[in-house]
Amino acid sequence: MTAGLHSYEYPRAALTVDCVVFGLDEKDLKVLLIQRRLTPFQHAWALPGGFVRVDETLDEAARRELAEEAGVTDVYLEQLYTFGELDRDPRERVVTVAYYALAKLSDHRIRAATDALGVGWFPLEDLPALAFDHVNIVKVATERLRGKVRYAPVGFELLPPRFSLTQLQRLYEIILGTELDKRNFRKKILSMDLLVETDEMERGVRHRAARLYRFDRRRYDKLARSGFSFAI
Amino acid sequence: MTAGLHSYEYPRAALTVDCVVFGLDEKDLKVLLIQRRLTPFQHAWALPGGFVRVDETLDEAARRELAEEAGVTDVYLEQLYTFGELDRDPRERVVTVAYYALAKLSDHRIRAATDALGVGWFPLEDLPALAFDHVNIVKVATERLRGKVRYAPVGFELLPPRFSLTQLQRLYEIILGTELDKRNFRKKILSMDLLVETDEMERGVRHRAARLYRFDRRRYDKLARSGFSFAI
DNA sequence: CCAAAAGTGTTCGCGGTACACCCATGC
DNA sequence: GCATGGGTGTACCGCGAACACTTTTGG
Repeated sequence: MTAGLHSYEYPRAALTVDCVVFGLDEKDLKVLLIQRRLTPFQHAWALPGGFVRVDETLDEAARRELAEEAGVTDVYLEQLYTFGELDRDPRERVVTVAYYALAKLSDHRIRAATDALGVGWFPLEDLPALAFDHVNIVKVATERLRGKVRYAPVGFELLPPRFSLTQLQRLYEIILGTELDKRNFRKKILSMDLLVETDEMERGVRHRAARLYRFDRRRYDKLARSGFSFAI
Repeated sequence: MTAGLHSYEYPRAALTVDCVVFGLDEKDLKVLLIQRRLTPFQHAWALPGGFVRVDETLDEAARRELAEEAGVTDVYLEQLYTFGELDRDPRERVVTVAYYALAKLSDHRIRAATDALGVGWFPLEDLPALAFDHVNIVKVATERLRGKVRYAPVGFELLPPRFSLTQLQRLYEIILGTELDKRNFRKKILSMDLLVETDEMERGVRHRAARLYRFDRRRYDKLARSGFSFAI
């Protein structure tokens, strides 16, 4: 390490952010990884992330790294947990503030941006070896997502703006790892009065086309303020 | 700031921990505060906390500060959120990892330790002006506690090891800010099979003495592993 | 004996769950 | 016309909510 220009009375940990970006396709939940070009863990897959600059907030750092390293913008982003084990980084003491994000794989900009070499989507159940303590971060993020999706309307962040009820049901089945009853699911979700029927239909399927719905955030906000709480 | 011995290539934020310690008495939920002896915010009340040393984990730093500044040990402690706004500290960039803790006010060691001048318990609803962004941290901690207490058996951390059902009910009423029905509450909590009746009775009250119960953590762990989930 | 809180059961309604068939469409 | 998933209703059961009186104890 080179002697630098910035000196402090006591030694300081380096501060980074790392992001677990989830995406959903027809079959499973995926996580966005980047391939490291530098040591340590050169060529290993890792979560997108990097050092927090002294003039940006943590959220800003997370969004900046997502954009710079993976071309991901406009996603749902939430702070997850801060990991401060002593030996998480072999070089020196590094504390990382982890975030998780929900991206719409249907968003063509994201698809395009993450088609780069060294950026990839991996099924959660079949991840490559990860650098640092990133497996652990992914594990914590997954638990959080599973909890959150049941009690808050965040699942929609993984779907296109207009989606069928079957897509939504599959989302819950994939994330929660359980099967749900079609009739009961539809009854419940529609009775919450958060979805509005559009006049669009699914296209390009070789069976009866499903009606598409959209999530009405204004309605949700209003209901939430008057004590309603979302639950699947 | 003196020029120090520790130099880095890029400027680094300072890293601190801050703890919101909750305690419960007969009437309300209290928060432990300490009075600052140094600038900035000299003499103002603040959350116990301080700088994270480069050779200790975040949890260790939180427990060390609790012990050093407030004499608080052996409490339930959980990481809350990391606050990284640019101007939270007027001196320089400081990122703080906030924790919340649940202390038994019935624990005489804690009572004794926090009887010191410059350490005090304040009702959550009537806090003095706080240093830095500590009001905000307390607000986030309170929301978390309210959420957590409903879905996890953490309320017991605020009560003495043996407690009456009425004490437990009051705990929920105070934290959640709602009234609960006595018969329904008792039915529900006892049906979970997490409390065991002791042969002790409440003492020194001028009415019929209540039976004391204790929380059986082993039983809870066993149930939790087989899919049971606590809920009030 | 009086004040104060402990302790105890039942009824009702809603919401969750289980369950099977016809319909529309593309090929 | 057939394969594929879309879309729909009902009956039952269990749990949460509402609700009032008797018992015990100390002073």
